[in-house]
Amino acid sequence: MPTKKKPQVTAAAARRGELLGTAAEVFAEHGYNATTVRRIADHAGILAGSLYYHFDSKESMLEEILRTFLDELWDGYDTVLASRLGPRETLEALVTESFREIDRHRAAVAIYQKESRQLVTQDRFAFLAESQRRFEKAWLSTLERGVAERVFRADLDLRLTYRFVRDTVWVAASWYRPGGKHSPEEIARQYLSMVLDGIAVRE
Amino acid sequence: MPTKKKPQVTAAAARRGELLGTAAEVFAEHGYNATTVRRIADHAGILAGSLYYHFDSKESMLEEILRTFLDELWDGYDTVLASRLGPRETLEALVTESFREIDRHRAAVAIYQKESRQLVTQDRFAFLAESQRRFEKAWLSTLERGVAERVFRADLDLRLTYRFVRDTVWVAASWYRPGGKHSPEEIARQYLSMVLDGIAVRE
DNA sequence: TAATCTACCAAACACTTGTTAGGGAAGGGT
DNA sequence: ACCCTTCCCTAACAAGTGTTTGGTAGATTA
Repeated sequence: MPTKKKPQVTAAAARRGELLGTAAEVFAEHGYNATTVRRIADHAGILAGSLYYHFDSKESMLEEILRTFLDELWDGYDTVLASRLGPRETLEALVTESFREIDRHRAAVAIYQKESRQLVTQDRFAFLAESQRRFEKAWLSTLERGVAERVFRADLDLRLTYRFVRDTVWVAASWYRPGGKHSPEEIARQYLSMVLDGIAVRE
Repeated sequence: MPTKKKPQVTAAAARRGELLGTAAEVFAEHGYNATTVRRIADHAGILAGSLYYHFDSKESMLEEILRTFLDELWDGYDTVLASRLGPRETLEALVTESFREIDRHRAAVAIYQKESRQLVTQDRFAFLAESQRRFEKAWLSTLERGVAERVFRADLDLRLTYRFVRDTVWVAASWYRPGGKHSPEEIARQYLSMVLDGIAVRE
C-alpha cells in the first residue's frame, strides 16, 4: 500500500494549474495559433519539451483551459437558473454572473471569444457547441418569458436581441482588466442600465 | 511613348482586387495566422508562389485589405461628421453607416476585429492605432455633446458607454451574413432602438 | 515574324513549428 | 546505502511555413 501518495498528486495538480494559467495568458495575449509552446515555456521559466511532462499536447492545454472555464461558468449559471427568478431578475443575475466570470477567467474568456468559432468544428471541442446551445436556450427563454410577462418589449427581433445582449456582455473581456476602477458588479450594473433602459433620456 | 498601357494596369488591378477578396475571405474564416498562403492560392486556383507575382508578402495582403476597408469607412464617417447633425442623429447615422460597412466589407471587418489588437503594436500597422484614436474621438465627442444637450443620460460612465456602443456595433460582423433576411439598415434600426431606448418595457 | 510582357508553374530554400527520446539532478522512502 | 519517483534539460526529428529563383505558355506589341 503506497504511503504519502496524496501530497504528490496535489502538488502535481497545483503545478499543472500554474502552467495552465500562464498558458492561458499567453494564448489570450497573442492568440492560440500565434503562440508557440516555446513562448509558453519561456513565460513559465522552463523549456518547451518540459511542458510535455505535464500535458499531452498544445491542444490539450487549450482544451483544459476552456473546459475549466465553462464548467465554472455553468456552475454559476445553473445556480441562477435554478432560483426561478422573474425574467428581468434572471437577466440581471446572468449578466452579473457573466461579469464575475470575466473577472475570474478573463484569459479563458478572451481565448473563447477569439477561437471558439474555429474550434467548434473539431470533434475534440464539441463541448463548445453544446455549451453554446445551452447558452442560447437559457438566454432566449429568459427573453421570451420577459416578453410574455410584458417586462421586455415585444417589438424586437428576439434572436437579434439575444445576440445583442450576449455580445455586449462577453466582448467586455477584450478590454476588461481586473483590479481596475470598476468592480465586476459595478460594470454589470452600468451595462444592465444601458441594455434595459437605453442611453437616451426619457421624456 | 508606350501605347495600350492602361488596359493592362487596370486588368492587373482587377486581378489584384480579386485575389485580395479571396484572401480576405480565407483570413476571416480561419484567422490570419492559421491561414497559409497555399490555402489562399488553392482558393484562387493558382499555386502559392504565384501570389508573389502580385504581392510582396502575406503581411502586405493583410495590410492592403485593412487599409482599403478603413479608407472607405472613414469616407462614410467623415461625410456623416461633416453634416453637423445633432448628437442623437449623428449617433444614428454613424451606427447605420457602420452596418453598411459591415455589409460591404464583412470579411475585412471580421479580420479587423480579430487581429487588430496584436497588429497595432507593429510599425507597419500603425495606421490602425491612428484610426482607433479618431474613432474614439468621433464617438466620445458625440456622446459628450448628447449629454450636454440632455438627449443622452448623464448618469453613465461615458467611456464605458463608448465601448458598449462600439462593441455592440462591430461584433455584429462575426455573425452577419449579407443577403440575410435583415438589411443593414433594418439591423441598424433595431440596434439603435435597443441602445437608445433599452429592451425593458416603459411604464 | 520576332521581341516583349504578363501571369503563372515547378521546385526548392531556410526557418519555425509541435513533439519525442534519453538522460540526469534532487529528494524522499525504505 | 540504495532505489524510485518527480520534474526538468538536451538534442534532435519530421512536417509545415513564407518566400525565392528560374522557367514558360500565351497573348501583346513592334
